[in-house]
Amino acid sequence: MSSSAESTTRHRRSAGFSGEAPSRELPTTPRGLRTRANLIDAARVVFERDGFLDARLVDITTEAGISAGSFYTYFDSKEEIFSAVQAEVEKEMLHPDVRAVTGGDDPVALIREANRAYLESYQRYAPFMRLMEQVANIDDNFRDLRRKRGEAFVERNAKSIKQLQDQGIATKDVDPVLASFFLSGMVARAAYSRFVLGEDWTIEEMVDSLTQLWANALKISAPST
Amino acid sequence: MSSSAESTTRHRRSAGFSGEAPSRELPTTPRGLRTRANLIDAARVVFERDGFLDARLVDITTEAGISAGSFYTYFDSKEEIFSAVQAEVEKEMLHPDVRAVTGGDDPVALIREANRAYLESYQRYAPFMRLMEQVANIDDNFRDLRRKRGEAFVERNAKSIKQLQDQGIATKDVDPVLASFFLSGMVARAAYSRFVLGEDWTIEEMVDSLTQLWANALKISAPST
Amino acid sequence: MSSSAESTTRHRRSAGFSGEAPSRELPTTPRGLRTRANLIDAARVVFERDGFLDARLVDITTEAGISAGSFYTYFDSKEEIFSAVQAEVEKEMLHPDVRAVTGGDDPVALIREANRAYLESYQRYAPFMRLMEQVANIDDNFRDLRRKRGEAFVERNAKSIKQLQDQGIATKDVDPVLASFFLSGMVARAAYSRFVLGEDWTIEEMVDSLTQLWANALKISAPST
Amino acid sequence: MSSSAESTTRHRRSAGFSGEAPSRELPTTPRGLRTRANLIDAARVVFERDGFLDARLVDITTEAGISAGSFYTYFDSKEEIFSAVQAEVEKEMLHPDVRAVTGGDDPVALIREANRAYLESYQRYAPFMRLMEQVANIDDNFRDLRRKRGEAFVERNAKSIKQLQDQGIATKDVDPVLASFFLSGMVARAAYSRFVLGEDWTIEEMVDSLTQLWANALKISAPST
DNA sequence: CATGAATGAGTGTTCATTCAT
DNA sequence: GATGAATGAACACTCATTCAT
Repeated sequence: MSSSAESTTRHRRSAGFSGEAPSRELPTTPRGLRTRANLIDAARVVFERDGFLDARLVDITTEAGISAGSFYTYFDSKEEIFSAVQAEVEKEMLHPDVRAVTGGDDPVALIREANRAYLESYQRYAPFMRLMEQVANIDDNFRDLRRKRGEAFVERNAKSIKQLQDQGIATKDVDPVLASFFLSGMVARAAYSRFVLGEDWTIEEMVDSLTQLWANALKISAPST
Repeated sequence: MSSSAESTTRHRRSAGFSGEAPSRELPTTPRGLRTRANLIDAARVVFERDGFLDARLVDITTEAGISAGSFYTYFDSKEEIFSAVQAEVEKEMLHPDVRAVTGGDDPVALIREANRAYLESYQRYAPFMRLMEQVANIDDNFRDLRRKRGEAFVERNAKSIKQLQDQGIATKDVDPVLASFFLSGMVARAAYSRFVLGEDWTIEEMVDSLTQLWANALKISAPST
Repeated sequence: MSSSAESTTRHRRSAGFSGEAPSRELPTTPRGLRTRANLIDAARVVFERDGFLDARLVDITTEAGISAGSFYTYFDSKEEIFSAVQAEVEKEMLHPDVRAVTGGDDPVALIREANRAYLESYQRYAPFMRLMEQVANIDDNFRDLRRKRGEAFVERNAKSIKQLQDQGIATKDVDPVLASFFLSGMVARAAYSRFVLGEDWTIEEMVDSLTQLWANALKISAPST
Repeated sequence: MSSSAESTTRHRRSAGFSGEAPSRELPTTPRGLRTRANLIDAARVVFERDGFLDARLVDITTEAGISAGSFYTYFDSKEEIFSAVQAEVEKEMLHPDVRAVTGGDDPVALIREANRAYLESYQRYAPFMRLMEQVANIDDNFRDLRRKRGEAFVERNAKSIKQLQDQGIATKDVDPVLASFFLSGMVARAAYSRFVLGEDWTIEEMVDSLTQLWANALKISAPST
């Protein structure tokens, strides 16, 4: 991210983050695929290092070891490759270690594990998360995209909360959807504060506190016998 | 904020947000003071409309009804006038309605009022808040500035929580500082989601839910006899 | 003089160094005269410190303790006040210590004293001389002005040489005018090298060498009995 | 050089003349090399015509037949291309006619040839020399660079003088290094006066006078049998 | 006369994007 | 396909000079 003391100029002339379509078929040759992959890796490095705005396409192509002009063989704009980076990282974030959250049926333990998993993931992807935060506040379309994605997560949590309520484990005095949204937001913001803003908490104390607050907020008790 | 489909150019060449200093004495003549004030008002309009990055100095001076060159009679850079705008808005945000939060000694009522006040203020200043969010994610120095300011708020809340704990009204199973931080963050993020991202909740349901969650999280009960 | 690492912009919009005329009558009131004098002093300070190009009128008026606009009550342009500075310094350079060069009738001693006087004067006015050198290489009219002035000096020296030649003291194998020009130039350049470029010679060794070279060049001998 | 009556604006924003480094690799393609060469040629034309300060990059690129932005493909600043011009001209100045100065062992003839060669070269490169003089008085770094280069020349001459002294051909009453410096300076200044300031001497009379003065100054006689 | 705010022409510089080779 | 040179729109910024008060 640019230290504010730097002196830079930023340009933007392209199409922006379009709502959906991959907008371009993948290259056919293995070589092309490899170059495209290199480009994405390079873009991630540069974006995470310089931020979206200060990242120059030239830096990305240089990092990828190709010429400036070749960029357009694979992507149409900075926004488009950013989307590709994002897709790539999100794929990576899900892939391997969605270890089935252990904990059996202790709901607090489940929440704890979910919180820990979230924080650890955030930590691992901190530069990327910071980047996402930046872009979301720069570009409206991207902001919407992100919001839409968040919804899924919130809804899943809402369902869990509803279940706990139905089971008599969680209080019914909160709306499950809003509670999910707000409590998830609390954790997300805590992660942002810790890993982007640099608050100095240990993950352990964060997990403890957040879990406690979350459990209290839902008044989670041992399931009624 | 720019729709991402637009085609714009962004410049940044100046010194960035310096930690503090007003960095330039005020003009002495009434005319100068008036022009400076116009400039700040104009800047606020343009910043809130176009975002920090897309705001051009010439738009600001035009909006203020002065020539481009005159900008530098009052400010050295876009960053500097942004700081002035920020100072101005923050002054405005505090001024009138620091209505002593009513509610007597009912702690939940107090929390409710605080939450409502926060949300209403956020709503009133939504374009500005959105702007702040953007700048904070663009400029490191500014991010730090903002974080420092947040601390005060969190600490105040932490003190209240501690008090409630000492009075036996709130649970002692959470650290008051972390709880304050995380719960404040929850509210802040809810406001952001509502007024910047555009979730469609009524303020009333937000206040209800957030207050309930907050109260639950602290296990606030009627004061012991 | 600007270190080349600085970043500046220079403007020039005025009339330049006009060949002659003082182009403006002096102020009538004592106060006006005083302000004008302050302005000239201030200009000298700023010019010598920053060079002609980097000197800003604002710096000059600030240094003089008056407002920017008042400058034009006294001068029409940067060039004009520069001319005034130049006139002032030249007046000063001549005034007090044109001590009749001692040395009786020993021509070498006379040359030595002239050289020493020149070097000492150059040293005393080194910042100004440096400034003159700069301006002369920037502005054609000024260059001519200066050349014209040099002529007088050269002619005087030429006359002396002619005299020595007529007295049989100096060789007749050199043209007195050219010899005067070239030898004077030699001394002038030596002074420039020493006091502007920073060669590290003592004045004493400079005087010795220059005098010796000068005397040799003219083959000055004891006057023929 | 600008007539002082003109109305111009001068900018300077870049890094200045850095001590040495070529600071940028040459383009690889023939086309690139050609454009770079065009740019240098164009810059020389514009610099020599307008002076360093009044030369605008856009004039240079126009003269070179390329767009303004392309300048930065090859150079970072006006200073940098100036250095390239300088290097180019200096290369050119040395190339063809380093004719071994004829004259056999007559030291005066040698000096005469050296003087003539210097003057003729100065004449051929008069616009460039004028330019050099201007830049040297504007930019400190460049001034130093130039001084350093002069040293080599002076030292070579000093060695010759020392030799003549050792052979009993030149007087020992002058320090060879200072004599070299001062006499070289005399010639250089004469050239400047003639070709930049416009004194109207023929080269022939200059050579005659300068050589005579130089020889006299060193009291050069026929080598002691 | 003094003040100091206002003016505005003028140019360097960036970099996403295009295109001839 | 790849290359890398060329393009050109876009803005910040300076400061001599003017002028209303």
